[in-house]
Amino acid sequence: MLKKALMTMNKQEDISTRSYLLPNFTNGFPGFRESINSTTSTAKYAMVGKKKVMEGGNEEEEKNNSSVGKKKKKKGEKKVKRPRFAFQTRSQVDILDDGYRWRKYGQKAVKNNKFPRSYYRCTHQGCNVKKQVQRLSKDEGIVVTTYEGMHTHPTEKNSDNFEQILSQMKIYTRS
DNA sequence: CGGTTTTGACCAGCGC
DNA sequence: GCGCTGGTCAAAACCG
Repeated sequence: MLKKALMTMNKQEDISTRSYLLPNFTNGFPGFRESINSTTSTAKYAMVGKKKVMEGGNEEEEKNNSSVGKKKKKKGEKKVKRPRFAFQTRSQVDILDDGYRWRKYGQKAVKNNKFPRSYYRCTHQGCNVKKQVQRLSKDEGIVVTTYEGMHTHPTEKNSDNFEQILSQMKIYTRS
């Protein structure tokens, strides 16, 4: 179902203003692994403070703001280079099945497009691959998918067609 | 019942 | 320094 998609990837301006081409993707990927260390990511879930949720008794909102750490997991500066690559597909559905399992963690409306952008994360433990999906307002049939990071685990399903296609389409990365 | 989606708030970067 | 914008969090709702 995804093979009919992703055959229209021209107009690279729409993906990103400063994006440049990567030679080949599946064969290459020289140093892409990059080990997005997951040591600090677990700590963020410990806190509960925050501030919303008043709904009546708001006496204890935001009990401890210390080290909220909700985002910006990086205490060091490890995340400087995160490989990301984007491509456009033409399909009716936003989520194209690439063989991995994704969990949606956000959705945001961006400025120029009237369609919101969706944020997904790979559900595999320790795999910090993210992707974001956005469909263009000018052309409703076009869906821009941006991957970020590399998977550290094999695919669950047999979707080797997808990698075939990936190898011969243009990949754009942005730094 | 457990995992996923929904959805508003929070936050950091950047531009002004 | 302030306000806008994009990215993330997390609690509740949702769904199998």
